[in-house]
Amino acid sequence: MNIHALLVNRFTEALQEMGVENAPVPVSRSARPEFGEYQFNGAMALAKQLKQKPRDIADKIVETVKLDDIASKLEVAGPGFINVHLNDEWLSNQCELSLTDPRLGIAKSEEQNIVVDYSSPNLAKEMHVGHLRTTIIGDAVVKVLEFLGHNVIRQNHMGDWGTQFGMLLAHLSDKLQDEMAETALSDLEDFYREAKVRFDEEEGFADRAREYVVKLQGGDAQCLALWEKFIDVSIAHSEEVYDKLNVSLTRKDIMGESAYNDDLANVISELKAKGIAVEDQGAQVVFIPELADKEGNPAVYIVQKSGGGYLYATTDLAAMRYRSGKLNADRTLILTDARQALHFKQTEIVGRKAGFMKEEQTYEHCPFGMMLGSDGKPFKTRTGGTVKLVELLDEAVERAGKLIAERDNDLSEAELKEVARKVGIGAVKYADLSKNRTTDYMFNWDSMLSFEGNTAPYLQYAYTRVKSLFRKADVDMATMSVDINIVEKQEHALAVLLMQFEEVIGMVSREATPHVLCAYLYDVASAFMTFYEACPMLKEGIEPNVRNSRLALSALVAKTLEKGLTLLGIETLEKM
RNA sequence: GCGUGUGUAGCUCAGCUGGAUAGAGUACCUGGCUACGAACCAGGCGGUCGGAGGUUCGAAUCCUUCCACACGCGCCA
Repeated sequence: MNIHALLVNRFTEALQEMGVENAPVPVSRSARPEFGEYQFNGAMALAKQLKQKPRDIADKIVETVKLDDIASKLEVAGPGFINVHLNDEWLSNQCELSLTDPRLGIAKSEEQNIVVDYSSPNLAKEMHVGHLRTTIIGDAVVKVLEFLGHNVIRQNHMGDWGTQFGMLLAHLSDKLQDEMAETALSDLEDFYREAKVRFDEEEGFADRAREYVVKLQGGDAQCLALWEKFIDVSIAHSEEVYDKLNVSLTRKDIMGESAYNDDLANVISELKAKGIAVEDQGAQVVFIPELADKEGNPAVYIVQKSGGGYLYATTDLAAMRYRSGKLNADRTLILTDARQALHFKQTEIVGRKAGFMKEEQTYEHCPFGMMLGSDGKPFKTRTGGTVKLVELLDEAVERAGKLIAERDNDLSEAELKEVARKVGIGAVKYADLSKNRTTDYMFNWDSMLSFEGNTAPYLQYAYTRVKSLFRKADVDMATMSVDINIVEKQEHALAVLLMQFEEVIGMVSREATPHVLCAYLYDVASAFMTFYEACPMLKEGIEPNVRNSRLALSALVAKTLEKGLTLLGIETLEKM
């Protein structure tokens, strides 16, 4: 159920009936309970156009609009707000419908092909905390889009190609004399550092590294075999992280930079043939007048280096063409850090000019800020290195384990371990998912590993409380009575929230902003806690029909939390 | 220099197409566990929404300008 959309329709019809066409229909949520749940604020804006007092217009709209079935009261307030108070009986019915629907009353969208490019780690190095955002947010967006019925194509645009691999392969080649690849590459960070030191200091090594680059790009078999070995081990590292994170990316989603290698020459020749790319200072560049500075100097976008080498601009153009052509993507979402904003803007302009995308296909860069330390500078450990993602996750699980051990519970050893894992990982993911600033953001161990307040464990806890209720009442959620009768104000507030799930899901899918879903689930859990305190179910003296109604409402809470958390990639538990 | 983004409570962050008294968490203070699970609940304290103008019936939100910070701007990705 999408209450907002329903209200917009009803008010639009009312305005048409009054002879008002093409006016905006501003329906929004009310800020305060005494103003109802929704409000229509269009009367003030119409005052000038209709040459009437806003309150008179509002009165007329209230007379005209047909909301008897869903609103218990409509009132005109202030300068001409129309407050809509939702009807308890209608809410009760809607909750019952959601409860009996596997999709919780959320309609599917018209199916689209949507490419989501996310995670995309650099395979030369190990994944660190900076990769958390794109990986986790991307995965949540993917799951939401799939839930809405879209055909989502995950694209892990891994950094598996480029000049740095020359250095790494030269080093690997030496190490393989007396070690297995897995051993040599057990710590990618160390390996990279060793190679870099040799590159900077060892005589002749830099030249060998450059030779390897040329051989690799030329398709030398021996060199490719070495590269494949490196990539293989490196991908295994990434998969370990994905596995810990409960991220849905698999090997078949990998479409690394190397995959476009054979197409780069075609991209350049096509750009040249169309007169889009021209030679300048020995390089192939595209001048972009749309992004000119004040003096009229166009922006410059280099697609081929003066030595003939290709750049990431070339690769991204090839990727764009592949996605819009071969994958037939209606939308392409790219989740990277905000520093690449200009690059993707330019890529879109150039790509569209070259006809690599159709007019109606979208190219949406979804940027994130950088992770900063508490000093406001790029995040580093005390020793100056980056924090490996694996280490952060292990720490979170360990802290959760300690906390659980301090509590009274009847969990077995195996269950404890499982709870610690779900809670620890959930907390880290939620800490990142719940923020969606395009700006830089602070990394803080304590808030990331906190289990209190607005955190994943709070949501998981609310879920276990419902489950506990059902265990104690010995009621099966699948076969229970779904007769809901909303009476108390806490029930009303909770029901309204539960009916807003579809609105929230819609926003997440449009804007790629899972933090909206986080905030929503927190509101649901919080409203449930309030309801739980005020409306007892299993205590003595509760009428059976009241008990059943409240249990049914609780069941819808559990299902909503479970679905929402699953979409966020956070696991639920029966006990904790 | 030009461009992009940001500036909201002590701290970390929400605030959807402009709407009524700007909200959460945390920290701090007061209460509440022989329990439908205290990873919780009820309440309190805390903000010239960076500054100044402007548009509007109405601005944290739109426009102008200034300040501060971050990032980007021809051969790294």
